[in-house]
Amino acid sequence: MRKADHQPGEGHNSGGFAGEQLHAFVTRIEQLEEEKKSLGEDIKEVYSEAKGSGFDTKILRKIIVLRKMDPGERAEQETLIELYMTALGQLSDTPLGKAAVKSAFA
Amino acid sequence: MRKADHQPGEGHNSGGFAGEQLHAFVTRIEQLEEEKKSLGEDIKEVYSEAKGSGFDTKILRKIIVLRKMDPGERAEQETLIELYMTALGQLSDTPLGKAAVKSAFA
Amino acid sequence: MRKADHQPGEGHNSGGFAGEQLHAFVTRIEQLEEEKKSLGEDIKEVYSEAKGSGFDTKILRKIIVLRKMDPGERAEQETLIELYMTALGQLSDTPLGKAAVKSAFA
Amino acid sequence: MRKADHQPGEGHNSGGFAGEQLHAFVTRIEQLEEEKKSLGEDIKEVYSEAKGSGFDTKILRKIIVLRKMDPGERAEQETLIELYMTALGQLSDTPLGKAAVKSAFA
DNA sequence: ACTGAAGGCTGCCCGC
DNA sequence: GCGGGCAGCCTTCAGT
Repeated sequence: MRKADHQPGEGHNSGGFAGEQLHAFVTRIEQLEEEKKSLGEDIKEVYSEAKGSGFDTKILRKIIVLRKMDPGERAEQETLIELYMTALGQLSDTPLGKAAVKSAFA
Repeated sequence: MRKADHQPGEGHNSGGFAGEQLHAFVTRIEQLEEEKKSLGEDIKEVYSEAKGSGFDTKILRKIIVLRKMDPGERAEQETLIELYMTALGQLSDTPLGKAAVKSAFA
Repeated sequence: MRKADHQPGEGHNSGGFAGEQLHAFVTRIEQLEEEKKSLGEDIKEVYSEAKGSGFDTKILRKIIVLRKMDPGERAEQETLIELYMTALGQLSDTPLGKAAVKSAFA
Repeated sequence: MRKADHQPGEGHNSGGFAGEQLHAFVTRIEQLEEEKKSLGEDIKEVYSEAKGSGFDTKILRKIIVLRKMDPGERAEQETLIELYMTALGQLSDTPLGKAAVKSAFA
């Protein structure tokens, strides 16, 4: 099948097959977005509930963030180290190079 | 049971109950956030698919936004844009846009 | 392997010279980035000022975007939007927008 | 002087004073954006120059990032610690509470 | 030309 | 109701 046959920019039967496809995509997206929004509301609700149980939602949010971040942060540390190594590797092969690196970072 | 006994902000000698509650809330939230994230990825996927079918995702996104917008709200925005444009002495694009569309379908 | 030539790409056994060069480049870049950032803040400030004068910054931003856009490019976008909207069976907003503008000036 | 006299939403002499103000804002913004863009190009140019001198621009970019981040990262560490303290402070007043906290983070 | 990543910007949610 | 803080989106840029 030739690609041009159903390309929106080239097909000429507007409202035809491309229209059906488009509608399907739009519908799916809107459906998914609605579900996503709904989940967002559920989350809000849980926070609200937690608040009703006496928890400070602000702290709660921080806990969520922390639990999410900690592993990533460790990875980032490693990345940083690796980056340093790589950057230094460019210049640090000789004593003079080392000095140059040192001054570059001063 | 008195509420104060296990309220984080107030009670104190309560035992691990607050911890259990907290853990439950955290778990529920994390679960919901994960689902939400997953939906976000699904949406991206649909856009990608649409792109593969020859649709312009940028336009597609605009379509979604337009359909989502309250008509009155949208009219108001456009009015303001036209107003500002007029104040700047640049007559709005709309007539040209219309003409372009018209010619596209002629 | 000879890595002793510490010039990153070609190597010239020059000593700390690469370091000096590197430092110069880094400095220039950082300087430029700082200025750039500063300009970004200035821009924000102008928007803020405009807001203080009663302008709707959201609209203002759109105005800037519109003025920046190549007219042809812009017409094309609008055409596509209309096209997609038509394919979806929803006639575009443009006529309504126009009517709204008209009444605003009547 | 009443503020309403020159509010875009209420003033009615389009093309009048509000128009002048608007034009001034737009002009300033566009000017600043242009300068900003120009700086962006300068930066690119420096990278290009560095590349011509044999430096690996990828590494160079990393160096810039690192120099920018290191201080911030320290600050972030402190923020994290502080967050933990705060979160723990909510529950850690008693031995049992400590246990609860522990399980919450497990 | 497309994909993936980084930074900037926008909209949303909160507290004041 | 407003402004600040934060998450998500969009845009830009290097790499393939």
